[in-house]
Amino acid sequence: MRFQKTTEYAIRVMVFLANNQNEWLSVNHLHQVLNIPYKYLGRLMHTLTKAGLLEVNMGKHGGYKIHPDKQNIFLYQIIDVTEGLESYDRCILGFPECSDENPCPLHKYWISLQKSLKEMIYSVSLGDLKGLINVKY
Amino acid sequence: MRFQKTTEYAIRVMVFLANNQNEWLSVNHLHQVLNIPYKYLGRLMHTLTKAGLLEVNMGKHGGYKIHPDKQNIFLYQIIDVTEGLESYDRCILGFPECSDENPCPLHKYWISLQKSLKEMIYSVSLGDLKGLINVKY
DNA sequence: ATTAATTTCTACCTTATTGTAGTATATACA
DNA sequence: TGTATATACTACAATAAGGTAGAAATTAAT
Repeated sequence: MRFQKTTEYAIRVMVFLANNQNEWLSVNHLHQVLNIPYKYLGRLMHTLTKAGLLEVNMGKHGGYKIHPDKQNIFLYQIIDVTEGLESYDRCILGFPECSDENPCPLHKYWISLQKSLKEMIYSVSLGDLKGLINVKY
Repeated sequence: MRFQKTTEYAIRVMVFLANNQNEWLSVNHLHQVLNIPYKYLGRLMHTLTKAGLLEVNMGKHGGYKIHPDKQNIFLYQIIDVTEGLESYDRCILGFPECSDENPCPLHKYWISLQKSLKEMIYSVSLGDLKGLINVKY
C-alpha cells in the first residue's frame, strides 16, 4: 500500500520548488539536493511541465519553476500526472461492481479509509507545505 | 495508492476459503469462482501454504483449506505474506530519517492515515468477513 | 497396478516501472 | 558568432510484478 516511487519523487521536487518560487532550478541541482536519479528526474520534470504544473526555461541559466498560473497546487494534481487517480475510486479487492448496495467483503472497512485518503490529497496543497524543506533525502 | 494485485487475489481467496471451512477446494475451482489466473493462483496457494495459513491435500480430491491452527486470520497476516508490511511504517516521501522530531513535509498528514490503515489490517479478520461471499468477481 | 485428478516444481514470457545513455536543440553571454 | 550550460527527445537496459507452460510427484479410487 504505497505511492509509486515516481509520485514520491514528484511530490518531493514540487515541495522543493514551492519553497524556491523565484529561482530557475536546474535538473542537476534538484537531482543532487533531492537524491533523485538525474536522467529519470529530467523526464519527470518534462512530464510535469507538459501537464502545466511547471514553467521551463531552456538553455544556459535555465531550469524549472512552479508555473505562475498554478500558485497553489494540490497533491491530487501531482498524483494525477504521475500515476492517475483511478485507485482512489477503486474497490480494494478489485470487485468490479463494488458499491454500497453490492459490496465486496472489505467494502465497509475500506470506504472510510479511502475517503480519508482522498481528503488528504484534495485538501493538502504545496502552500500548506511551505517552509518544510529542512530535509536531507 | 493500492495493494498489489497479488494481495487482492490472496484476500479474495482467503475470504472464500473462510466461508467454506470444511471442504478441500481445488485451485481450478477457486480460479473459476474468483476469476484469478489458474497457474498464478496455484503458485499463490503454495506460498500461502508454506507461510502456514493454509493446509494442503495433494492428489485426487485434494485442494486447500484454512489451516486448522489458524482459525482467525487477520488481514495483516495475509498482506505480510504477499507484499510485506514495510510500507505501513515507511515515510510516504521516502525520507529515510522521517520521524515526529525530524518530519518530512507530509509527515503530519500521512501519520494519522497510516495509523488508520494499520488499524484496519490488524483488526479486521476473516471471521469479520464471514458470510460475505455473494460476490461475482 | 493403473488411471485420473490434483499439487509441486522449474522455467520462461509479458508488462509496467524505474533507471541510463547519447544526441539534438535552445538560450545566455562573452 | 562561438561556447558553455541547459532542456528535449529517442532509444534502450534493469528490475519487479504479473502471468503461462509443461513435466514430475502425490493421492484416491477402481
